[in-house]
Amino acid sequence: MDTSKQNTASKILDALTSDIIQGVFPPGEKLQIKTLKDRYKVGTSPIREALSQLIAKDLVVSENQKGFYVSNISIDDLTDIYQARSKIEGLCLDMAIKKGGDFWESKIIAASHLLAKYSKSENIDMDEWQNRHFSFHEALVSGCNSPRLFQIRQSLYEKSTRYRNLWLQENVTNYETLQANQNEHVALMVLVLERDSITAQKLIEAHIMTPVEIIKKNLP
Amino acid sequence: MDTSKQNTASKILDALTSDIIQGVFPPGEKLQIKTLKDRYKVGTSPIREALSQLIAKDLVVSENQKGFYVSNISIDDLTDIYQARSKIEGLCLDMAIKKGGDFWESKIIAASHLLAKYSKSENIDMDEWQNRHFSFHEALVSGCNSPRLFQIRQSLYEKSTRYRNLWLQENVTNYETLQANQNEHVALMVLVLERDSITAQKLIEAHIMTPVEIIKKNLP
DNA sequence: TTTTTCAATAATGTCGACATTATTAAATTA
DNA sequence: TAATTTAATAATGTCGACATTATTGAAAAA
Repeated sequence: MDTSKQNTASKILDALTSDIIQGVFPPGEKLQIKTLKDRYKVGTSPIREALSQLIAKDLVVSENQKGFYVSNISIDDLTDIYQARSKIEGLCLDMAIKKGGDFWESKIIAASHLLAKYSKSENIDMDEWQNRHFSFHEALVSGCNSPRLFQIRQSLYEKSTRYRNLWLQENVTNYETLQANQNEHVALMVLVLERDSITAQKLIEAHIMTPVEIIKKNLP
Repeated sequence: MDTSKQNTASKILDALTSDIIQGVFPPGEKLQIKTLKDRYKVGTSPIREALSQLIAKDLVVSENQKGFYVSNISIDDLTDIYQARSKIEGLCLDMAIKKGGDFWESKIIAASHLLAKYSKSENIDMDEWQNRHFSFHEALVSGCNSPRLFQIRQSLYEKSTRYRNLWLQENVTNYETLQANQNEHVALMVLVLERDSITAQKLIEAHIMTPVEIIKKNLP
């Protein structure tokens, strides 16, 4: 996206979203208007507009006349988000298996190859692995063909990001975990190409729930 | 909710949401800042904050330096929203059937009674019928126990409102349609209480998709 | 007449000032 | 000392002014 065509409010939204997800502003932290104005060097309006949208994204909460705060994280919230994610992903996958054509299959095979190759390499860069991992899962559900469900999926993925960072480190550095994870990806691809919707759905739901236990241990 | 404790932006958000859903501002209409300021008698900031949140709700779209517009409606969008709704509702119902207890069962029976009684009455007020209908469906899924999925369900329901109004009139005035609709409600309750998750899920998905064809005919 | 240019107009988006409300700290009372 | 009231401080939320950008329409050129 060309940021030069964005207005200030949109740029601030992106910056704030990133800063919250990356933990620059940790959960529960007060987001003081003045502080944000100084940090991003802009006026009141764009800040408040961005915060308004972050409320809709559940990354920020506010109370009248008491200001804005970064949403809290909790084990309950973690579980709920991942549960919802796994169910939605299962739904999208089921629809994709029923609707997807040749082009969809080829996208999966291509993405799977990129992920498998990188997962076997010596020094794994977390960002690069995450990109390929993301692309693989996107390829799987890309045949689903429902803008709204995709949007919901995307939104839940974003919401899980603050938690996911607690898992990624372990998954990428621990050989056993990564290998088990990778085996599931291969199994998923096979099931999907065989159009075994029911088993694939079960597997992907379990696959997405896997990080939950690991994250729970690492939560403050 | 006590509106006196809301700030101006929140009040404007509620008013605008309602005005868009009720068709005061029809799909595609330009939402000029000045016009809105005059209409609601407030300054620029609350208007823009409300519009920001409406963008996140998909009720408004905007382009930089070109202003805000009410989102368009279309047959594709209608179908997608209802499809997503039916799948999510099925998901919630499935989870509710697996998790729900005695209290949940009793809520369903109570809500079903209220709806059945009113559906048989002579002069049906659309708002009242809609309230009871809404409560019944909410009771069905209330055992689901996932805040996020509920939020998604709620959000999709809101998004479908602009379309639903095109169906309600017909459903409430046409005896045949209402009767068929009511039969499905009873069947749903029976299946749910029997904990027949698979059949119940299929039925509720079909039940939610029913209005789509009727709405299609009435769409401009 | 049609197209292009350019000025006039209107709308958006941003800012800082101000009024309102909450929070803090000091002073008073029990 | 502890609790309560009151004053001082700080933050939020709203407004209208202003700069920037888009749109419109008239004038000039093809």
